[in-house]
Amino acid sequence: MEHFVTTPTRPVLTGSARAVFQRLVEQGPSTRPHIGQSLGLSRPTMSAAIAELEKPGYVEMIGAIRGPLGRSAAEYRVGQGAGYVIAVDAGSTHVRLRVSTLDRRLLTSRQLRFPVSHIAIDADVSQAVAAEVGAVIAESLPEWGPLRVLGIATPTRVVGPEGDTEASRQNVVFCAFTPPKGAAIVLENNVNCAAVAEMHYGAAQGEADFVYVQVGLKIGMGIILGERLIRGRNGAAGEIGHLSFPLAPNTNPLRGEAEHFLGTEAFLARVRADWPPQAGAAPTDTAELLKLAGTGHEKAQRCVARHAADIGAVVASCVSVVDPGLVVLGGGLGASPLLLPGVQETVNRLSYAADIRNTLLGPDATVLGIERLAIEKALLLLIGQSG
Amino acid sequence: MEHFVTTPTRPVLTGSARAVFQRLVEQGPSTRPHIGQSLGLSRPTMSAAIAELEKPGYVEMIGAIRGPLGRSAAEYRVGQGAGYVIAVDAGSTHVRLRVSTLDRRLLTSRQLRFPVSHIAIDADVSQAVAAEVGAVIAESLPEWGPLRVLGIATPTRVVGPEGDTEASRQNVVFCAFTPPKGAAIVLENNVNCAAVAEMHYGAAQGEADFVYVQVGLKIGMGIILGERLIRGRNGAAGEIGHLSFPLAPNTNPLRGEAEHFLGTEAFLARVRADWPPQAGAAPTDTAELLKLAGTGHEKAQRCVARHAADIGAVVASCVSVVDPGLVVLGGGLGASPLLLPGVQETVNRLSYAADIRNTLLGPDATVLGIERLAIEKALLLLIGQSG
DNA sequence: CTATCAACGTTAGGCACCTTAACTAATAAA
DNA sequence: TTTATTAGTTAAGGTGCCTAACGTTGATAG
Repeated sequence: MEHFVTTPTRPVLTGSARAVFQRLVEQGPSTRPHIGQSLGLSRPTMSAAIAELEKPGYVEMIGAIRGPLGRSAAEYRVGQGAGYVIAVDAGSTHVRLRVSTLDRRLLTSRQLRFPVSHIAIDADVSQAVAAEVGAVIAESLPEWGPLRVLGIATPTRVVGPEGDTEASRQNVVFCAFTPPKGAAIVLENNVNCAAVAEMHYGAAQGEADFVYVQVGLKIGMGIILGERLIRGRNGAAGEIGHLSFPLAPNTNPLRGEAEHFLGTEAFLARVRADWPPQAGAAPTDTAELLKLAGTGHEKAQRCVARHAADIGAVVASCVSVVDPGLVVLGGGLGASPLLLPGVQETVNRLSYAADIRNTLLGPDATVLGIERLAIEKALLLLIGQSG
Repeated sequence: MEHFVTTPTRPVLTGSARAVFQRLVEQGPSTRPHIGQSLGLSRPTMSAAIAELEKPGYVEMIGAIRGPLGRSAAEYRVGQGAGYVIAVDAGSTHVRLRVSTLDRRLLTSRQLRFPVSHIAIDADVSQAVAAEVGAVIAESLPEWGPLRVLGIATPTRVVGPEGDTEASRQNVVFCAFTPPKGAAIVLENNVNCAAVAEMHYGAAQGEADFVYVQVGLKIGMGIILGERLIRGRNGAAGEIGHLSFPLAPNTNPLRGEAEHFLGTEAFLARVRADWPPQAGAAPTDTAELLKLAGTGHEKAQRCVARHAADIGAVVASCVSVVDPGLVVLGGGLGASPLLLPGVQETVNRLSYAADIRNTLLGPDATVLGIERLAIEKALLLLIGQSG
């Protein structure tokens, strides 16, 4: 009688097969000799690795590439067996999805914008995510293979299973939504996701150390040091909206004041309060203000400059603490080149030299970042920890 | 005719030998079966590894340990061939040395205190370091083996070879001092060293994420995240003395004011200015002030509490940025338990919950930290990168 | 159409580094 | 002295890579 329960273990890959698979995931399709050369693997080893990966469908040949001379080289890419991931940017104004293979070929994408009149509450967002993810799965094609990971970017703090998940509000996305079985879940803060995306595909490509500062409705920061996302003990690293403010001798700073002062609403309130009647109608949102400033409106320009200096002061504090060397500005206001010079001037005056740049990805940053994290998770699941 | 020049390459160790050696360095002497079990190595592999390590004298047998039953097990430790390191804490008030084997057996130690009347300038420190290191080498015993690494902790910023070494002033220790040939040099900021020491041997033992805040003549911070020291692009991570201050709406913060406000001198000046005549003679240094506060002197207690709150406000900012979860207080003032409650109260009011502790190592923290870093460097040199 | 050449891919053989199995060695207790 | 138990060694085998040699594919020259 057999009493052993064989756990359904994944096929264990050899080291070189892992490396080849990871290479195809991260760099996209390539030929056998090219991969072998760049990984330092001999041709026999490449043969074995490819054979190993083709069996479960992790890779597939997609053609042959001819050089100027000699036999043509076989080209491979990540195959159906590797499956796909769903990346969700679950914001309070919109829900955005990217569905892709592990080597980032876009399978489909979706977007849902909440009507401005309707302020989305947590349950609305959760229901929207449920509906969108459900639709994707319903319309999924067999050739996509299995769903490996569902990644969700949320505007809340995110802590690991050992942390205080209650306090973080990170689980509100699940209040009206049961995640699909069989797929792993990756949850990450939206600003952190944007930082990850800027590192891999955006303004911080190839940089090991930088911070991404989101300037918009709220203010937040994602910290990358040594190419790794810094999350902090409570998932609160970079939550600079919670910085106490003001910080001056013999004052009593208040917790979380920075966000109130630097967020879009307070900023616009100050702009309106200070708007001279002869300067025309006061702008009702930041886009309008930026447009005015861009067309030479002096008062608007002064408002933007003042805000840039305020942002710069806070950013300088962060730069002084972690010395990232590079700051990428994103978010509704941060993406504007108009803000950049003011921030740059203030930071360089108050802190160490730091390069300051605008985002290259704009509103796509978050969904691209959570896609990246989902893919990394899927890779780990497929090739194991020791990759 | 032989034209090949054989570069004097180190003996290449097998993977298991590397692991065994590292184990003996980090955990101290141990028996063969114990090491094998904890590393998951079979007995034949252990035999091979030990044989490999005994040839160059990297390890040596020091005895046999008898269990309650069966044959006794051979005990090994790091041997002469592994050599030794010199760790120097090159401060502006003192120079402190620890000379140790790679498994931290103290071979000798030295200490030099500059007369208080004489403010040590850079050249003095450099000369003192030269003299002390020279003395150690002159008195070194053959059984110590070769000097592998000279580690120096300096109160300056420290950047890598690719950084701006001029601006960092990190090389002033070498202005009157030529380092010994054949040994590698490790240079690190003294506060960072203290942080490393607290992680491995002190108040933050076993913690992967924390910050060490040095409160004394100056204020500085060492950041450990994911068990790794965070240095920053310009080696300026944690240089919170350079935080701009004040930070409040419609003020113009000044660069580096935090240090002026929070350093010992400015603090004492404020204490003296505010000292009521009927309270007795004003304290002339912080030790005196702490003593008064400790014996119940009310005014002194209020001064300490006020300073604790000021320190706490700055620490809260750092905690909000990196969310370390734990803060270790060190340095002349920070080591005092009197400061702790005030800092704790302020931090917890202004930021996320963070555990706050006093240093367990006191003034030894820095030299223990640079010793650790020197040993890590020596280990890398001996077993190669892939350990 | 065939010979030639260059690059691709596979097969054969070997080495490094680990394992398990079985043996010898040492030590306390029966 | 025998037995049980733990320590260490020897022998044999497996995995994962390599190099060397050989077969395959495709362009080009005669």
